[in-house]
Amino acid sequence: MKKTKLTLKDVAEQLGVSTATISNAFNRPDQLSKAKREEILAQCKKIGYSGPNKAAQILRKGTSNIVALVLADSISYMVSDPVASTFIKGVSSTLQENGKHLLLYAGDSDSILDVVDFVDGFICYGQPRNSNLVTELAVSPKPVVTVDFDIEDKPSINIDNEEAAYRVASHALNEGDNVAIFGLRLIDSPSTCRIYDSPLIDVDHSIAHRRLDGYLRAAEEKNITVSNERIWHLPESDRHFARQAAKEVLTSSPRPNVVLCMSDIIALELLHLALDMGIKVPEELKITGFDGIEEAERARPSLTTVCQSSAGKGIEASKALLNMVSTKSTLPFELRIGETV
Amino acid sequence: MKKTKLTLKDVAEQLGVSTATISNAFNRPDQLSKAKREEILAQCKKIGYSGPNKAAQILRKGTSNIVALVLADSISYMVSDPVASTFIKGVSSTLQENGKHLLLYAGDSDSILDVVDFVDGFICYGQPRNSNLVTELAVSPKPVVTVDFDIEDKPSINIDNEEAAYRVASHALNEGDNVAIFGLRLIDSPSTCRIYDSPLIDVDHSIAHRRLDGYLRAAEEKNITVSNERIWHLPESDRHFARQAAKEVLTSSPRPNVVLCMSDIIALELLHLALDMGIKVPEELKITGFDGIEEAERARPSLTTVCQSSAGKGIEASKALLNMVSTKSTLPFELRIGETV
DNA sequence: CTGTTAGCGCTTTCAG
DNA sequence: CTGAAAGCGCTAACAG
Repeated sequence: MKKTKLTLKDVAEQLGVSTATISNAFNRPDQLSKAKREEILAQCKKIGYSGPNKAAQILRKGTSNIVALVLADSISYMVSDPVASTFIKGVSSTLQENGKHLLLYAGDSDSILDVVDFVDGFICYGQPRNSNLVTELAVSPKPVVTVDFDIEDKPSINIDNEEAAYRVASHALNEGDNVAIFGLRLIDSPSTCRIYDSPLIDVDHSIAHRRLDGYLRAAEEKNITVSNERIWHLPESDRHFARQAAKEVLTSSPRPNVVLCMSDIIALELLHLALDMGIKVPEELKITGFDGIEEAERARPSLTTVCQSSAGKGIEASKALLNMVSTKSTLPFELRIGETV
Repeated sequence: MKKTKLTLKDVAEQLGVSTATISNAFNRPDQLSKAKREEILAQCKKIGYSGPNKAAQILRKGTSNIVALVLADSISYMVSDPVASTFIKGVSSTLQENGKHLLLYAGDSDSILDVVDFVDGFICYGQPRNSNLVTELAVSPKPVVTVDFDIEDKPSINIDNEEAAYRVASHALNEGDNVAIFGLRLIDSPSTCRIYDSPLIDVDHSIAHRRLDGYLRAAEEKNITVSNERIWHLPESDRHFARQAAKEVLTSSPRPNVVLCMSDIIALELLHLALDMGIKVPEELKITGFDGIEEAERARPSLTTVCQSSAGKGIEASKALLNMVSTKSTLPFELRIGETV
């Protein structure tokens, strides 16, 4: 049983060399002979010194190998969302390959100030619920990469949401259709509701509004108008919110024959409720999703949706951060034609 | 634009007080007058000093407010598993409430040595795939709480797996039944297979073997014997592995009329395949699960299973770590009778 | 209530 | 290739 934790200095004394030598043995192999290095490492192992203290290294070097992943919402919510968790997968595998650690950071936290001093950088997935974080990230001295939204001058990973929404809607819509839209975070409300004339939020920046633009452009081309009382706002991509909206839309009269949904989760919930009510899909009701999750493919009828690679986004975001890339990049998407249209 | 990052010392000089005063203003409100404190804080805000550098605090205080959650497997895998992600939810919400940060750590990493110096403690969820981590955690100077497995002398959170398995099996089994078991990590194999006479792993410690004991005790009471060729090993609770096992068991002859599954995910996959094959559940095939995930309740027929609160485990584990509790605790479980038995 | 000071454990010039 | 020494930025005694 060792009395107290060994320090580099102790070890240097015991081995009769200078502290620099020990430090170099661990951190800069080129600074000393291979033989000496190996001997030192062996000695250290024997006496139970496992290398320089990381906390001290963080202070001294100014790097920690820790990357903070800032989520849009609370960790609780994001971790069980299939799209977000696939993104996290992409990030975590890339970070792990590069010897970085992953710190999960909630988007509803007050501030990033309590980690900014020791993390090596931030990946920010979606606009954080607390907009203060955006302000802080914008002026952070540490590298920042955003995903699915932008901060001026910071690198970002996106898809072309307007175009993707346009494409899936174009595929779904025919002249004369009666269209409803299930949107995400379009207005500032914690519950499911139609947007009517509520003030829209983040119109210029949010992906939800880009998608809405795409839907409406497609509709316009088919001479379809979609009034605001046909547009639902859901605060999150969550089955419970979706269920409410689904009930409302399916019991509304006249009932729409197309519902364009901004996520697969909410599209699937609508699909299930419709089937339970005996509504024929796609004959009486066409549904489109967004994201391309596995469950959408397995559903019967399978969902027509926009596939984006969430894992790919995670990988690209991590690489961008690690390589200090500083450009905004747009990833491809793909239409997946299913049976719901 | 500030030239360079302000330090506490700079600030002390600028405000004409000592460094200790600044430090106390941020960390120990009781050490100076309220008025002075507020004034200092206001001044700091004005000149753009947001508080003591965290990296330096970590070194100096020896605490970081970072808790490492060591997962059994790779982060990628765990994050999309509903049971694990519910656990993570419980942990993350509790940590967040207590101002702690969550570092996700993969159970297939080489070592915890690269974080042990700066994290405040470890929560270890399931036996890490790399057993070296267990050894390291066992001698870690930092607090450790284990969940769903034990390390001698360290606090832990568990349920009584043997009893839970016994109870659900007892409910399912009738004399004369032909029983198969879908187990998890029973032997050392990366693929789905029957265990036959392969050497079992971690017989004394793994929850899988505790559950197996419970199943077999229930079977014995009904005069049923379950031979090793009726016991499948799945390397993970994953639908793809389950699908293979399900195919094997449903095409085996004579086909079992009861399958006891060690997780809901694999039970549900079996259920779906059986229904696709036109096998009547529960008339021709009874199925039990384990965990009590939401999807098991929604399935038709709904799954008979053991409910355990994964979120609850996460909360308890976090509390145990934060309060330095040092006892092993056993959480309750509940039988949920569904329609598959 | 305030100021001085000795480190926390390490890395990295810079001379030798 | 090695050793001495100056901090990284802060906190907690301790003395005033």
